Amino acid sequence: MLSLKKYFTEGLIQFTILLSLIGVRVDVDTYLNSHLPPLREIFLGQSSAYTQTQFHNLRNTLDGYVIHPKSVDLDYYFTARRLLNQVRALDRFQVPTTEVSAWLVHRDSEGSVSGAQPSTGIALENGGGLQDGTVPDNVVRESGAEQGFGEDLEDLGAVAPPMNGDLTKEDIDLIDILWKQDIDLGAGREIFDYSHRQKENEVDKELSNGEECGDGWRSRGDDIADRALLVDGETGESFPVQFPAADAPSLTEALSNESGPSVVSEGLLSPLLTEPELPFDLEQQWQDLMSIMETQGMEVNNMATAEALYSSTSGDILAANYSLAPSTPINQNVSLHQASLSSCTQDFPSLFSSEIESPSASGSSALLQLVPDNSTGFNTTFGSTNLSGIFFPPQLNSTTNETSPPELPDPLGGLLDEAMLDEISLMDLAIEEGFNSVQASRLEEEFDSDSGLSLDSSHSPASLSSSEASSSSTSSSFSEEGAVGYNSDSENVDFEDVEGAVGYQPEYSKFCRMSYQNPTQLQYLPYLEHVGHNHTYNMAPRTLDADEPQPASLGKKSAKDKQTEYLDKQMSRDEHRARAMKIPFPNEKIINLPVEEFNELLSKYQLSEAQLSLIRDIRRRGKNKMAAQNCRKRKLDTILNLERDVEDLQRDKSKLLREKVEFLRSIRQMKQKVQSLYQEVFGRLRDENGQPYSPNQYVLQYASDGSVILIPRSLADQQGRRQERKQKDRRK
DNA sequence: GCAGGCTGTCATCGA
DNA sequence: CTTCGATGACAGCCT
Repeated sequence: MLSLKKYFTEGLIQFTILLSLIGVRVDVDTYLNSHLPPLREIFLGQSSAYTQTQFHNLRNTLDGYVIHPKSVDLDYYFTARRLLNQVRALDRFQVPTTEVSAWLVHRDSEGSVSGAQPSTGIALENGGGLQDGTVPDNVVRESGAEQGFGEDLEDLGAVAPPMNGDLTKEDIDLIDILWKQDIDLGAGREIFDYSHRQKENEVDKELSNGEECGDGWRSRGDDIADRALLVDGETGESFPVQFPAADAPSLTEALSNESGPSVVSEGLLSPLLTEPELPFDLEQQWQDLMSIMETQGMEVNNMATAEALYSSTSGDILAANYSLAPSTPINQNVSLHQASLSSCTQDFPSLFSSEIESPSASGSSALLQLVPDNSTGFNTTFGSTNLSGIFFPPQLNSTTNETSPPELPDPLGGLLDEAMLDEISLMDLAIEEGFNSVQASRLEEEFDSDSGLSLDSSHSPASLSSSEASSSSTSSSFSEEGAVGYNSDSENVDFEDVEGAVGYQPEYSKFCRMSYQNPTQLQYLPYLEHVGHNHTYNMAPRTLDADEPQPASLGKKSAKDKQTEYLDKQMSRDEHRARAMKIPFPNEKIINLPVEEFNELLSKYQLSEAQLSLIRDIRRRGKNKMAAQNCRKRKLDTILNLERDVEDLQRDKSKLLREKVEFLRSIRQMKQKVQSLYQEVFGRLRDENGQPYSPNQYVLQYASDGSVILIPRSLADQQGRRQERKQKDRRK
C-alpha cells in the first residue's frame, strides 16, 4: 500500500505534468514515425515515467547512504531526454520515409482524393497556394486551398482540441510567420507555374545549363517528349515510339462501361530512352525524391523496372496496343516508371510501383481496386489513389488552360489537421525566435496553469529564456550534483568545504559519511557537535530541562568560556540531555553507529535505565531527524526536478514542433517534385492524334499494383467518392 | 503581530 | 519482535 501510495502521490503528479506538457492529444508517432520509441514512450507514460529509480543511490552509494526510492526518477528523466534527443537526431531536412508514409496514411484516412476536404489542406503545399498568380483566374478553387499556410494553421488550430489551451492569435501569427519564412526559403510559386517555367527555360537557354536545373530539366523534358513522338508511316498519326506488352483486355473489361479514350502506355514515353540528351536534372530530382522513398523500405524493384523498361521496345506490341479503339480505356499496366523518363527509371518505380512485383494484380483489378489491401505504407496513400485527386481538383473548370498546371489540392493536407498543432508550444519558439517577451510570459503562464503546478515563476522564465545549451547544462549539473539549493545555513559553510564538492545538504552529507565511518573518528570531529540547524532549540535545554545543570562560569568571559558558551548554544536538546545524564559518548555515535556497534558500545559501560532510555531516545530522534531531513530534501528535489523536467519538456516540445515544421517543409518539396513529375508525365502523353490530353478530362491514376493509368476524370471522381465513402465507413 | 518557512519531534507504517 | 527508514502531522522558532 505504501508503494501504491507513492505512485499516486509523486508518480501521478509527474505523469500528469508530462501528459499536459507533451500533449497526449498529439499522436506524433502517427505523424512522425511509428517506430520512434521516445514519443510513444512518453505518451504512454512508459514504465520509466513511473519507475522509481533511486537516483540518490546512484549518487550516494559512495557514501554508503541509501536514499529513498521515492526520489525523483532520474532514470525517467534521462530516458526521456535520450529518446527525445533521438527524435531530434532526425532533424534537419530529413524526411524519414516512414514518416512520410505515416502522414500520407493519415491523409488517406482523411480522404485523399480530390479536394473533398479543402479545409484540411495546408497552404504550404504547392497544390493550391503556390500557384497563385499563375493559374488562370477562371480556375475554380476550393475555398482556402490557396490560402497561406498560416491561415490553414488557423483553421487547423480551430479544429485542434484544446489540450493545453487553444492556440491564441499570437500563436497562429507566429506559425504563420514561420511558414512564410519557409515559403520564402523554399521553392517559389513560380516553380509550379508551367508558363513561368517555360519562360525560365528560355532564359536557361541563354544561361548555362548547370544552373536552375530544377526548371531546366522540365523544359528539356518537354522537348524530349515532343521529339519522342513518331509518325506512323501508314496512318500519319503521331505516337510514341514504343509500346510494351500489357494486358489491355482486362482493363478494357474493367472499364467497359466507361467512355472516353484512356490509353496510356509506358511506351508512350519510352522513346525517351533513346534520347541522347538525358535530363540529368530530372534524374537528379528523382534521385532526391527516391532517396527519401527508398529509405522507407518501399519495394523498389529496379530489376523489374529495368527489364520492363528496356524490353518494351517491341514494335509488335506497339502496333497491337495502338490498334485498340481509342474509346476503350486500355490498361496496359502502365507503370509510370515505365513511362517515365529514361534516366529516372530506377527511381521512379519505387515511387509509384511499390507492388511492381505482383503484376498479376494489374489489369482490371488495378483500376477498380480502390482500397489497397495493406493499410500502411505507400500504397495506402498513393496506391489506387487517383493521382488526379492528389494533383487535380475534381471540379477543375473546363476553361482551364490545358497547358497550365491544374490546381492541385493538397494530398497531405491532413498533416496539419486536428492534433497537428493543438499542442504547439510557442513559448520556446517565441523566445528563441524573437517572440515578444510579454507574449511568451503569458504563454508560460498559461502553460503553468495547465500543468497543474505552480512553479516558481522566478525560475522558469530565466531558464526558458536561456538557450537550449544552457538549459541542458543546467539539467546536467543538477543531475550530477544530485541536489541543489539546500545549503541554506551559513554555519555549514565550513562543513561544506570539508565535504568537498559534494554539494549536498550539509547535515545530510555529514550523516551520510558518519554513518559508516570509523566510530573512533567521530571523537575527532568536534565541529559536528554544532553543525545542525538547531536555531529553534538552542535555548530550550535550560528552560525545558530542569535537571540540567547551569553552565558554570556564566559571568566569566574568558575566551574559553565564550567558546564553551557558544558550543552550548549550538548543542541540541538531546545533547544537553546527554550531557546532563552524563552519557559517556557523543550523540553522533549514539545516532549513527550500526546496531551491532551501538549495542557493543552500550555494553561497554554501566548505564542506568534512565541513561539507556535517553540514549535510545536520542538514537531514535536522531535517526528520525535525519530521516525527516532526507524526506524534506527529497520533496524539494522532486519539486525541483519536476520543474526542470517541465522546462526541458517544454523545450523538447518546441523542438519537436520545429522538427515537425521541417518535415512539413520537406514534404512540401517532395510534393512539388511529385507534382512536377505528374505534370511532366501528363504533359507528354499524347493521344492517337498526337494531341496532349486535357487535364480537365483525364487524370493519371495510380493503381494498387503500381501501375499508372490514364482514366477519364469522371471515373476518377467516381472512384474518389467511393473511396471516401469507404473510409468514412471504416472510421465509424 | 502575523504569515510563511524551517526544523525537530512524534506517531505510524511497512520492509 | 526488533530495527530502521519514510512520512504525515504538529509545534516551536525565525525571518
